[in-house]
Amino acid sequence: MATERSEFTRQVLSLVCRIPVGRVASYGDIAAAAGRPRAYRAVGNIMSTCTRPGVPCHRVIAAGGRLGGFGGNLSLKRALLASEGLVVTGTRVTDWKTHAWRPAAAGRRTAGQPRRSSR
DNA sequence: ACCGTGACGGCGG
DNA sequence: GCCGCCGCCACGG
Repeated sequence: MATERSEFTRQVLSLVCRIPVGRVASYGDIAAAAGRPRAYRAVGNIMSTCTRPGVPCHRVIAAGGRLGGFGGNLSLKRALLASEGLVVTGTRVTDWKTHAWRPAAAGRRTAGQPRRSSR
């Protein structure tokens, strides 16, 4: 399993681990927080490669509130998100902005107030 | 070192 | 709203 290869990978996993319950973050946000806002592609790869417990990867969704992927078990991802209080409809999270987590706020204060991403 | 891969993002149709 | 194309980056072989 090999521990985390690069620092980038390590950082990404760390951030995902810091995502509180009931909150969701997009790959782009994680990538940006990891220091590579353009590496959202790699972030997805890291997730699929690191599929390991302890990492709430199901809280990581695509931009626009799309579910993204989950190794083929997308239904599980939907169930988990819905179970955490999120409203998931089909392949999309309707209130993703209401539960949008700010990685930049990780380490900072609460900053957990529902807030739309600045995009 | 090169190429291909992939749980993406944004725009256009 | 959904589907498709292009562009992006890091990782593995």
